[in-house]
Amino acid sequence: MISIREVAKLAGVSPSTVSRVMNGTANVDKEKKERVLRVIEETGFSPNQVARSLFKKSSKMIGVILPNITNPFFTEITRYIEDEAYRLDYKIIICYSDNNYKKEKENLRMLISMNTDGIILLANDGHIKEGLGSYHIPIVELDRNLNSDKSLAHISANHYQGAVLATEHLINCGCKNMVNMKGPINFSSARYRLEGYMDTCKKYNIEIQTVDCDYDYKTGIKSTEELLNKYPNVEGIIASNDIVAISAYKVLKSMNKSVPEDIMIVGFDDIEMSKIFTPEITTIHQPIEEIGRKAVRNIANYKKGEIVQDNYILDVDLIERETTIRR
Amino acid sequence: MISIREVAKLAGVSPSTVSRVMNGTANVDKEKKERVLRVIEETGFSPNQVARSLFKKSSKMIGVILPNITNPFFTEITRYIEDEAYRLDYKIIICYSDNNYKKEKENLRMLISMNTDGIILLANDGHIKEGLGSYHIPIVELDRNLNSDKSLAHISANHYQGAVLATEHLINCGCKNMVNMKGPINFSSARYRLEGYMDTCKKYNIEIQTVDCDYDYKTGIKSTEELLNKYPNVEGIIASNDIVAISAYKVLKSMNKSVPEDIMIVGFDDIEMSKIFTPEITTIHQPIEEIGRKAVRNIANYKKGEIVQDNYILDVDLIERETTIRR
DNA sequence: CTGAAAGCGCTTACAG
DNA sequence: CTGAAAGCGCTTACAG
Repeated sequence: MISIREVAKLAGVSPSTVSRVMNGTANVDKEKKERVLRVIEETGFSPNQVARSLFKKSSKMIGVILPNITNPFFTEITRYIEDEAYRLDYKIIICYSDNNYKKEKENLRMLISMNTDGIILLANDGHIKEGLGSYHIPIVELDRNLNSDKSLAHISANHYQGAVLATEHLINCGCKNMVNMKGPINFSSARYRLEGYMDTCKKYNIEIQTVDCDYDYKTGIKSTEELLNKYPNVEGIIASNDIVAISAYKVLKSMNKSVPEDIMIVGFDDIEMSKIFTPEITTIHQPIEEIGRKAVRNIANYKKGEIVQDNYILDVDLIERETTIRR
Repeated sequence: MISIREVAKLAGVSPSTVSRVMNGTANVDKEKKERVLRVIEETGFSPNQVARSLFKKSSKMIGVILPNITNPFFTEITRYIEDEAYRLDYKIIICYSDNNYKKEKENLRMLISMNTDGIILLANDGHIKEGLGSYHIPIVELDRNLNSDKSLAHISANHYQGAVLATEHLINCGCKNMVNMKGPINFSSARYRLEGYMDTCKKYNIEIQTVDCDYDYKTGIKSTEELLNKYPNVEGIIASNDIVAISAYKVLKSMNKSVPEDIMIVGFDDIEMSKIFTPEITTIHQPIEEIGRKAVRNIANYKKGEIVQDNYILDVDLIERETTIRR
């Protein structure tokens, strides 16, 4: 690989001058500038980012730590993170933690030693919080709130409000007997949603009925079966997310229950699949695009020296589709 | 951030010794070694990967260039790429090209200047091929074949065979009137599938009927509508992939056509959604996991100095589910 | 406007 | 076994 030194030699200038031409950091004699530009063009020279990064202590990379890649919600967020990063001239480097605290920490460490300019972290619970303080790198918590005052910002949808909307919607659809499929209680998103559900039940004097679940398809199947056993007269299901809503539908269909006629289902997230699926899933829309873009912009703005807001709770909406019906 | 020099000072040794302890590159006096280890433990020191990478000319990172993140096929491959990379102690850095040649080239250049140890490339057509030669970094072409002799290896499923299986399956199901939804002809995967379809039609003396399509949901909807206009008596549809199969189903359903009774559909890829969808999609299974893992292993093995095979065409299988029926 | 020098934080011959 | 030195390829004060 050709280096700046060779470009300098070919153009008859010093490496400093080549650097200045590339980065526009100082005025350079017009003729020399053109010579340098020509040599760069001819040789296809591309400056070594590693060397640059070592000096600048900035790599123009943003690290993203995701629980897993199986959940489309994360994939969709990642898409917007990448897009915004690209626009702001950052690369992203993605790690998966498998919801595993040790791997989370390992990834965090690795990303820091890579001089990333910031880290977008979707972590599970408080464990990792303690470690955060020792790093002076901007960390944005996404979706799941660690309540760490060491991080730059926290961005998530209003999970509580979403659960309230979902519950009230089922009430408006005439459901009396409803069951909430809980997400893992060590995820803040799940905790807030549960609260929203319970508060709404209390407000409307409806019995609180729950079943433990997770955010994936397989668990969704198992939990739905359990749910039907435990609450055979259920009229409405609040699924922990869209994937689980889909698994609930599958189980109901295999038992010849009609959706929404016999039993209604509300999902959460509004992933793309929820409107592609048949029937289309009624769900709570999270502003996925905004969450992803904001995370990147927050880091970029911070790097530019701007003061950034540190807590965003974004509004969600109810999207009525085919798994519920007002009557 | 603490550096190796400070660790050395605290442990009362030279930076060289600290380096040797960390990397196990030479024997170190037992007592000194313990002192160093203790200091590392206490300070939480983590060596700067950028500096390391600058010297070693290896970053322990593998670049992945994907056309987009919307297509679950790519997401699922990425999942296995990441997993295998993690096992072999590599990080992955993901870029999206939006099927855009300029962005592909830009990403390629960037990844190279980051000292990545290898690049996994899903590129569209031959444009980028020419550029490949000037880099002495292992590049593995995935899924889409560029026919470049400059790349380390090419790995893909047997698209031709897949199309043959799909076509013969529809024939076995009693379809006479079938239509093939073509993928973009500048993707090698689409070309091979078209060939397989056409050869099979010729072999069984069936009329070749096609309609242009792409690999995404929206185009799938449009193409299906066009298809039904052009071939109103169609009995079987070979969709360009599973997502398009799903859109075809949506269109048929909205027109009150029954699947598989009135019209059958075969997809391609066997993404996870194809068995979650209702009805479950009959499709051609690509060995997604094997493709992803092999790509990473190829690069890792090459880095270890092993000779790697340069061309893998992996077998595919027909997975019969609910969108076709033998009668 | 421009070049020589120093340094970013590591690693590895080299010499002892 | 171990330290001092040189170097990976850049960038930026510094001096002119």
